[in-house]
Amino acid sequence: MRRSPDEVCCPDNGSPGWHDDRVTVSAPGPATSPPGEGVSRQQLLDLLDLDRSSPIPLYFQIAQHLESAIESGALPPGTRLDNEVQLAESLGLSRPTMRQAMQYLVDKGLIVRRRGIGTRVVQPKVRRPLELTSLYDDLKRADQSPSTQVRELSVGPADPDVARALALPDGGEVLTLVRLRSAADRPIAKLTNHLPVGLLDVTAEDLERSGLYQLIRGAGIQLHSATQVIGARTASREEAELLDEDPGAALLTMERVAYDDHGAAVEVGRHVYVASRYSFELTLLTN
Amino acid sequence: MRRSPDEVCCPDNGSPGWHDDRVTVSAPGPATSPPGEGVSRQQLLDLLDLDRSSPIPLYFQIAQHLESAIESGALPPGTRLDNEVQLAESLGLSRPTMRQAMQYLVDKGLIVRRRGIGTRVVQPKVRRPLELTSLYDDLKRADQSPSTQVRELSVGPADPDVARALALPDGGEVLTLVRLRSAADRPIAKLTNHLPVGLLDVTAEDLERSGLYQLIRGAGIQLHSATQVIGARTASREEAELLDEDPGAALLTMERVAYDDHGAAVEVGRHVYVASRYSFELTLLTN
DNA sequence: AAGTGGTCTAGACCACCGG
DNA sequence: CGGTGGTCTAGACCACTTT
Repeated sequence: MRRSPDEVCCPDNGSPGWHDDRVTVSAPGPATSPPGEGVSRQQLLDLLDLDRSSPIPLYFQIAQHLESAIESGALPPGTRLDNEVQLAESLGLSRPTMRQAMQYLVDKGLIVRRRGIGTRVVQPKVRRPLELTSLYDDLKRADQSPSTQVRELSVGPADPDVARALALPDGGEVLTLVRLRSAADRPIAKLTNHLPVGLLDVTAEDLERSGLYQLIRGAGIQLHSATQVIGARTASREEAELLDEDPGAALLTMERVAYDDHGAAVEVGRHVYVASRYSFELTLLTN
Repeated sequence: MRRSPDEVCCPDNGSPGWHDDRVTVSAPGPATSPPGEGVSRQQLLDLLDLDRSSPIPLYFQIAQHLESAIESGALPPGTRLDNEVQLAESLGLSRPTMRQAMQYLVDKGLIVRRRGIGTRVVQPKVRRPLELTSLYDDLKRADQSPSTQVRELSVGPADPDVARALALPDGGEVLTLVRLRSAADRPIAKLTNHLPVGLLDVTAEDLERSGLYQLIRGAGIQLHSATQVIGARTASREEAELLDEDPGAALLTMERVAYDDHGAAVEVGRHVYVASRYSFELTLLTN
């Protein structure tokens, strides 16, 4: 989905008389730029090779370029962006399209806009706006060499609680899977999931190779939302043994119900994490 | 900010030949509606008395009306909305404005739109898109009669960790406040916060009457984002005594750093919650 | 083929903020 | 005062889904 970033940016145009660190993405005016040389024009083309024939929307192309420019440090925090009218003109776009791109970045928390002031790149404290957390992806990103052991993969009648959460008749059949997730050769979580039967067709090998959510999306299921409850309790003797901890050790618990676009419950998860080796990190945007 | 909802809606227009439950917000066509009677027209006016002279944007007025109509059950889950062109025309608006209103509701998770299909009210599983959680507000909403006891309110040099989080010089001065939060006459959390000095001027009475975030916003500070880390551990003897639990009981921990629009750290919180009496609930939209 | 939302354009007026 | 983002308009073409 996401294309590899290969753009270079121009973090300083050296406009005389500005003690501000404004960044201009525009090509130089035709009056001062001799034809055939155009270094800045080339920078512009490198930066933003908009493809109007691409199925990727223009505003999204712009937003992605700016996003990777920000994350790569080419647009450091505090950098002031030109106003939308100038940027739109520079890129040969209408103002609403440019605006849509910038709004996308505002929603992602990457830039801040203030009326009468301007647009600035935000301090890089903000990270992931909390996607549907996949422990597997989290660990892989942290390079913790995660591994998964499938301990159960079965079909059977659901618990009353699970049936209710999935809006199934009492005793309806569900696919149950229990996985033990480890990182750096130590167990880190016991993951228990329930799905309505027939929704997903997976093998233990699939589950050991990729995260559950990746498989769900791969099956063409559009996830829409999820509610999570995060709590804590102490480990029972069995849990402690499984997770290589002492009985009474603190465990993080998460119960999650995920819904698709139609509002139908797709998945119930009941997970326990070793608190000494795992914690949830999340970033909120306070809009 | 939010105005009280007083609108009524028309959940069934009874179009013959439709087994679908489409909802029309539009006034009746002038051809079939005798003048002077206009029940549906009155419904429309009740539903959406757009005020073009109001400082509240039109799209926001629409979105709020629809939002309260959804939450009040006047637009039940699964209800199909008319397409944006018709809705815009019915309300005397341009399509982009109508679209902006609907996009707002999509971002809030209240409706789902699909190209070629239409727009439907989402199943009401989704709730708060996780604002900056205020335990105080949470409890008040749940009618748990919360109370706050201020146990410390002092100014002094910051811990190295806190100073780093707030981007202060080592040993810089911070306002430290420690609160014990109870609900239903039992302690539920110990809240420790650190703020740069001079940012906020509060008394113990203020803190026992309202939540910290309310006070911060009241001081004109624009919160932008926050990062939280949620973990768990077992209670020490002192903590157990303070929180009316047994030593070794499971505690939920949260560390939070909040930032303002300029990216400056505004507040650090280090809180512990009694796991047997509190858990975090949050809703994610998977966009 | 008809209906839907997704995208894009080229303007306009306004509220807010700084100097 | 000039510059900024916030809002709004009245069109247009397209991609997608269903009939």
